[in-house]
Amino acid sequence: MSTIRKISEQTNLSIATVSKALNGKNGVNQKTRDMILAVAEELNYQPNLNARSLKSGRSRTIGIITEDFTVFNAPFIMDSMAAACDEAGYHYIIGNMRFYQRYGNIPSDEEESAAIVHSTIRDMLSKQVDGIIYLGCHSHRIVSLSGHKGIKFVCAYCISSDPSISYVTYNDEKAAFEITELLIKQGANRIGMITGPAESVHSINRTRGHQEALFANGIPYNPKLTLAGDWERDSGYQMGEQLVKEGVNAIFAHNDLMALGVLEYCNAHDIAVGKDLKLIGFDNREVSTVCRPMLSTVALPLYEIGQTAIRLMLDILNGKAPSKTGEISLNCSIIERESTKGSRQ
Amino acid sequence: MSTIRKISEQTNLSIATVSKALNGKNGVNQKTRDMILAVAEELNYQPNLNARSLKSGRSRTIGIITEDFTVFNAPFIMDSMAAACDEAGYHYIIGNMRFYQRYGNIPSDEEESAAIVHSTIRDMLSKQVDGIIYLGCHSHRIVSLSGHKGIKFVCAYCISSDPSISYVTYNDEKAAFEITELLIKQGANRIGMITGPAESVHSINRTRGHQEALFANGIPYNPKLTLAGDWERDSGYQMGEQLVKEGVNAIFAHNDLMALGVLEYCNAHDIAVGKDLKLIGFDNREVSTVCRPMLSTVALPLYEIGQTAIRLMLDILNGKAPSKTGEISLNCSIIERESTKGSRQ
DNA sequence: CTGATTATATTAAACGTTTTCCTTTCTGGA
DNA sequence: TCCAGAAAGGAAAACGTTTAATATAATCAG
Repeated sequence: MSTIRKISEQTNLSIATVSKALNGKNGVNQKTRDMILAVAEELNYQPNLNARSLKSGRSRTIGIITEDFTVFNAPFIMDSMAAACDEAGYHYIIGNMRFYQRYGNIPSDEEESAAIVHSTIRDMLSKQVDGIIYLGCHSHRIVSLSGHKGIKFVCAYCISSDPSISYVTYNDEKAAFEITELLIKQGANRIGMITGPAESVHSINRTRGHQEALFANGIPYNPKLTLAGDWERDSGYQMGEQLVKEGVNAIFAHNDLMALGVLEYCNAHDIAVGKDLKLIGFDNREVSTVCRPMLSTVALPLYEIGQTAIRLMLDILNGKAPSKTGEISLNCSIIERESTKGSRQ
Repeated sequence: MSTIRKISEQTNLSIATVSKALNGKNGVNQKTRDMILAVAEELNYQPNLNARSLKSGRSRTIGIITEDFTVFNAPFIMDSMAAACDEAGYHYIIGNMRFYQRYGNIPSDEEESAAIVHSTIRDMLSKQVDGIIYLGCHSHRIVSLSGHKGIKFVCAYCISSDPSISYVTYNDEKAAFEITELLIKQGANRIGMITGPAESVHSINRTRGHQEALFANGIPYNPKLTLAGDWERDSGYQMGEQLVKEGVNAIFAHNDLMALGVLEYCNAHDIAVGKDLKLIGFDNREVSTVCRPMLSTVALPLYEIGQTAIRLMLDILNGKAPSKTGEISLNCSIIERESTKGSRQ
């Protein structure tokens, strides 16, 4: 690996001059600069980022901590973060806590997960990142480690429960509101809802948006038409059956997998989804384009979340951060397909 | 951030002694060692990995270059690589070329993609990685950059066309052979096949395995029953229709999406998949568990590929590499579901 | 042809480690 | 009590940069 010193020897110039030329600083003649760059090119020089970071105290690197690479939305957010870093001339390091691969979910032992988060953060700091983005659903894990020590944090994809930490997430409530209004506009007046587990923040917010839309349209909220699933398809199937027996003419499932369960129940029982029953999911998972009728759903602003989180972090790193903590909630977009249009029937 | 120097001051010991204590080297009294460790703990010391790497010349870091984070199998392989690194006390850095996000595929311009690969490798080298793993389907992009410069390469998920580069991939041919035998055992004697594009290495190998199995079972290969799709569902639908009209009683689609297309055609035309027509896909994508009847398919050894690639790299880094280039081809596993069992009919 | 100014180049210290080599302090056998 | 040898600790150089402070060379107005 060729170093700045080799260039210096080759050109008979001092290391300092070479460094300045390479970094585009002034104080070096254009002619010599060109020469230096040519030699650098010839020697296939690339700077040792470790040395640079060591000396300058800044690594221009953002650490991204993920709960799990393999959670279905994570790669897309990671991707957009990577793109944003590239564009800004920053580097990124991704850490993987493997929560889902190891535990199937967040570790039930609070202390265990906190310890994992803690050691992951230590690891990032060892690598001299300038700031850390927590990417996942469970920001409360990180909170205890936040304020002290002056680490720059941003949460992405979740709300940070620590008021001193900025976050970028998406607006569940608004999406649920819009969905419900869409169903109402298409003539539904008896709308069932299948939520996730009661403790889920997402389900709580989506439920609120749903209720607000009902209220705004003069439809009384009937608690009987709201059932809790467990995010999995089978629960959708079961709850779908119950709701159908309650005589609903539309169902809003809090994710696509449960919506698919509903769809399956309907298909097996000659209920024309899209016509007799409007159905909408959440997440825009691949399966929603693959089932028949195709599922209407809500697409999360994954790309925007990644981009915004990085930009927020860059602002913080460059001292341009908003005086108050950034609380950014991006809009989802509704994707209408056959299950609310009924075009196939 | 506390440094080794702070510990040295706090303990009135030299930097050298502290370093030795921290790294478990001998030449330091147990009592002082304990004291040093206690102070380190108290100061929340974590070593500056950049400085360490700079001094020692080794970063204990493996660079992983992905064609795209969001390609459906990549996160799982990345995950298992991360796990293997963690276990070995190595770090990893993941680079994202964003081929699919940017181009929808590999850039058609060969030079363009080569340039991207090249600059990504340079970037990794700047970060002082000890070795680089190329994770993707298109190793030929990397070949030109390989031999010279003494960079340690391993290809994962693909065959390296450069004979000096070791690789870890999966055995398409064997999987196709086993699939075909499975179909034959279940009574199929007129087996259609839907391949990917003709130039795909995977399709070529799967086709070969298919043909070998036919031959081994005394069934003549009928070229009319092999059609090329484009990996997408719609092509599966169309080719499925043609094959059905050719009177096949089994279809092997080279991926799940195309198999799904076949399934959809069959469902729309009252052909009982699983009974009248055996159908099997490839990839074990989520959709294969979600359609009805559920798709039999082939699961790739994603976890094993990641683990093996890291281990291979570690062997190379530690000089334990096999004298000849490692060419590792891991076995896939067949997942039998309703579309070949016919349990629903 | 000065002297002052500016442009260009160099010196040297520093970043936080690791590691070699050296010095000091112990230990224990004679 | 001495001395050899081992154990414990320290000094200093080095890794590849960046960056102040400084020196040198070029330019130019008077």
